[in-house]
Amino acid sequence: MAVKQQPRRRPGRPPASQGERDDTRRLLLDAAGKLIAERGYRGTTVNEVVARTGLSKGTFYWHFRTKHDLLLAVLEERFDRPVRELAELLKVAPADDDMALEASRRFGELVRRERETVVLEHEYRSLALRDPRLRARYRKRQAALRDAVAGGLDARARQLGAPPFSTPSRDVATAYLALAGGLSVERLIDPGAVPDDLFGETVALVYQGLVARESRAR
Amino acid sequence: MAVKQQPRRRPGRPPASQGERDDTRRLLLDAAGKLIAERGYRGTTVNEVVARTGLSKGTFYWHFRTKHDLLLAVLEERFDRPVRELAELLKVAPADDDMALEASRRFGELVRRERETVVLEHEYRSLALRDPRLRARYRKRQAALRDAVAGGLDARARQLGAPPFSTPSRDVATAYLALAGGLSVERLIDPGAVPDDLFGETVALVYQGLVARESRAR
DNA sequence: AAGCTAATAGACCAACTGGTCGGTCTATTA
DNA sequence: TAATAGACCGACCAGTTGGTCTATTAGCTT
Repeated sequence: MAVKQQPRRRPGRPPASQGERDDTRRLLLDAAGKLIAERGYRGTTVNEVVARTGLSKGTFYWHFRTKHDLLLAVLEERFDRPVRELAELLKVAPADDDMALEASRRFGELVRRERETVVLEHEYRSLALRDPRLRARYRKRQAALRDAVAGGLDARARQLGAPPFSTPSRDVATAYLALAGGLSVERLIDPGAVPDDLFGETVALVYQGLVARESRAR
Repeated sequence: MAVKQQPRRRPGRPPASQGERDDTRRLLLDAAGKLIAERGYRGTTVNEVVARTGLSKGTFYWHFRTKHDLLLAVLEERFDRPVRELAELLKVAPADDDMALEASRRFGELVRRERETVVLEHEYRSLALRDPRLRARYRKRQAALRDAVAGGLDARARQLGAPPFSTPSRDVATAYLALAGGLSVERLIDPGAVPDDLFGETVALVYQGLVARESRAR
């Protein structure tokens, strides 16, 4: 028996002023981000999240199916989405000086300043090491980022009239990203040990190394 | 009336000679290392540790005062002690080719092969980011390691008759360590993205960059 | 053989966990 | 204005957690 069509739209309360719903969700999301950065995902309890927002548990489970769902939402909005956007930006104008500068500036800021972001990124890796689905997610995002950076490198090389370097730009990009991740965490643990410009300095050194190697090969 | 003990299995003390006590401790320590790598410190329960060893909870708390104590013991024997030894080794003979090679080999192996070690190291950083005492501990160990590597670099430069580089060797060492840490984790998450020799390759590039910069300055 | 002590077992506990459920309140609309 | 649906509340639940406690015994003294 087919389901009878009921063309009749139910009365009642329509999407209660869209903004309100998003506000509550955002409240929970922000509190969760802060707490997960502070105590880790496992160390964060749903009770604490709602306590910090002043909302109730019922509300929490109205907006998120499970605690894990909340985690996914946090990762999506704090990392996956912004990185997608950044990668898109680099893809559009890889050789544009202003763009490259802008991207590198954003990135450097991320690495240098925002403690919460750095800690959450570290947590993301922790979880990715253990959960296959999160791993796939992280991998995909990282690949996009890496390719974007590599594209920027290639574009830059072409711009300078240089041939592609002997070391694949993708590998160089991988090293850059790993360095950025490593240094940012190290810097939070021991600020005195990691000078502000060490990332930029090292990147420059690698670049000069590439150039030197190239010119010697000729 | 509660059901009194009937399945009271064999409590009491199986042969406990000299080394036996250490054996039990080691058993617990190894199981804990494995589990913490698998599920993280918070995700690891005392019950699981004892279940994996076949021992009992009473035994666990005979050997360790708290769960946190166990963590400290694992970190000490898996990271702090070996790194102290490595640093000592480098301090004794910083310019010795064989030594440097040996140290770099050990290090590369650590980075490249042992999953459990890499994951635990990552976990160490996670905990250091949050707990001040662990942070101090990590910081101290890392400083020793960094200085040792820097010493090796300086010694190498002297050996080649080069002046000290413009970038402080300590900073170069910091970058090397961060790179190693970052790459090793990235490699576990996405093996295909990180070639075997990328660490060595990048280190070489940085070195060539240093040399190139130096010779240009003259 | 009796006593002592180090080492083990595992039942037990209070606190806390993620998640559920019945219910309330309110804006909207037939 | 009465019915409805969306958003929210918080007491409650079953299971888990780190940690405690007492019972038990093998080997060492004496």
